[in-house]
Amino acid sequence: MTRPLPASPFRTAEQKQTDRAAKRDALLLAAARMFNERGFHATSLDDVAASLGVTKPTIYHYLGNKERVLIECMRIGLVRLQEAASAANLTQGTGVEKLRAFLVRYAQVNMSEFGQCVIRTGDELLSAQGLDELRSLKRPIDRAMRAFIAEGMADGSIAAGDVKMLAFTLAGALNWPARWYKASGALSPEAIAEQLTDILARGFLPRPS
Amino acid sequence: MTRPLPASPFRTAEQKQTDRAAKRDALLLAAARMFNERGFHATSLDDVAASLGVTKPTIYHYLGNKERVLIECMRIGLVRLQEAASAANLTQGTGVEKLRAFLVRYAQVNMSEFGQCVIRTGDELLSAQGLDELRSLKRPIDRAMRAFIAEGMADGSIAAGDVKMLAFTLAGALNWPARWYKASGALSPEAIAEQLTDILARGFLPRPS
DNA sequence: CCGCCAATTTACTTGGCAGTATATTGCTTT
DNA sequence: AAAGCAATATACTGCCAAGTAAATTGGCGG
Repeated sequence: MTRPLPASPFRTAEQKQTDRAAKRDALLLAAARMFNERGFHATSLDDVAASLGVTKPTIYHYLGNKERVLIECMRIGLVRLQEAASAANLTQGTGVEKLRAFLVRYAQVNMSEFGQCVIRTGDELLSAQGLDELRSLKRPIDRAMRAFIAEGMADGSIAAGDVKMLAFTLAGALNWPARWYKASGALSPEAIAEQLTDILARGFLPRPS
Repeated sequence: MTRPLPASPFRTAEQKQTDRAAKRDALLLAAARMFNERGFHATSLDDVAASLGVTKPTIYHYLGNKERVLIECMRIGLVRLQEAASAANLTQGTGVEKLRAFLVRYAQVNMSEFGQCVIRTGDELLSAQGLDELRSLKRPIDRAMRAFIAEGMADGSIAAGDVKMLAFTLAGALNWPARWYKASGALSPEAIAEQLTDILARGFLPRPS
């Protein structure tokens, strides 16, 4: 670890930019937690601000309006999902290996604060523009999942079938924990993600050993 | 068909009860549709009433308050799910046969108006009592699903594993269509339900045969 | 040292909607 | 016919929360 320099009270422009980003992130995290706990409409920006010891106009200073707060929370979750897709794509192996790597990470992200926001937020809460914006973030993730599936079907590592319907099934099963997962539970997100993925891979019918 | 009697303007007590129930149901259906389309908070009871050509106090007359409207919508969905469980239980056959019958119906109900309400309504929208009330309707449904699974594992028609985790997986995958299904789509709810269930049964890994 | 911009506050405006008070009409029961 | 109840309307109250205006402070560039 690099030893911290004797702290100077004079921050560079870069430091200030970082500070600003840190504050913004803190606001988003606080907001995401409250949105998940109480729902978007039931969370007032006054409450979010108060939970960090500041006041509402501060939020408006950093984020502009309430919908922006929600969208930025979702964006963070969606970026993580996109990263999961990119990472899985680097795995070299058959389609099913990529798919599994992706699904496990996908499920984990959905149990994180920002991931939960993505899942729990219904389309009806957003304006038309907000919806567009998010759709263009969601689309590549969905496409990635389908690409992994298609690749697996092509190389024989995944059972032949309807790509889209399989994607819906997998997404549904792995989105759902966003609704019930609590950090206080016995199982870790990693464990849950592994188990769900395994069940989806094998199906509930017995397999000849 | 019994020929309708020459309509009398004098309704019996029974007819009036039926009329009242029909009006109540119409209100609930209109409310469920709007809740699903725009979300609970974004739907005002003024709007719901107006969509049937009446005014808000009429809704209060039949249902008391807004939360009651939502709960009664959900109750209808949950009763249908309960019926699905009972029906599946009458099927005689192995655990897996009962489970499959249940799952297919379960998925279908979740795509109906009232079923969609059940899935789309987050816990955070309800008061503590409302939540209790609904939980006691949900519990037996969840128990039924787990019972089918356990029975199947016991008789060997379902692969051995963690009952609870399998139930979560299945429920998640079959709940999710409540979020994306639109009646205008190409596939019927029945077809979707069958396909999803099949994928869940067989898993995405190829099966020897 | 002066004026500007970032960050933040207090205090206000505004709109929407849940819920209610009260009136009206007409059927039913005594 | 009188009293009562079911069903419905109009018009109101009250609250909550989003968003905004204006003031304040302090660092920073010229």
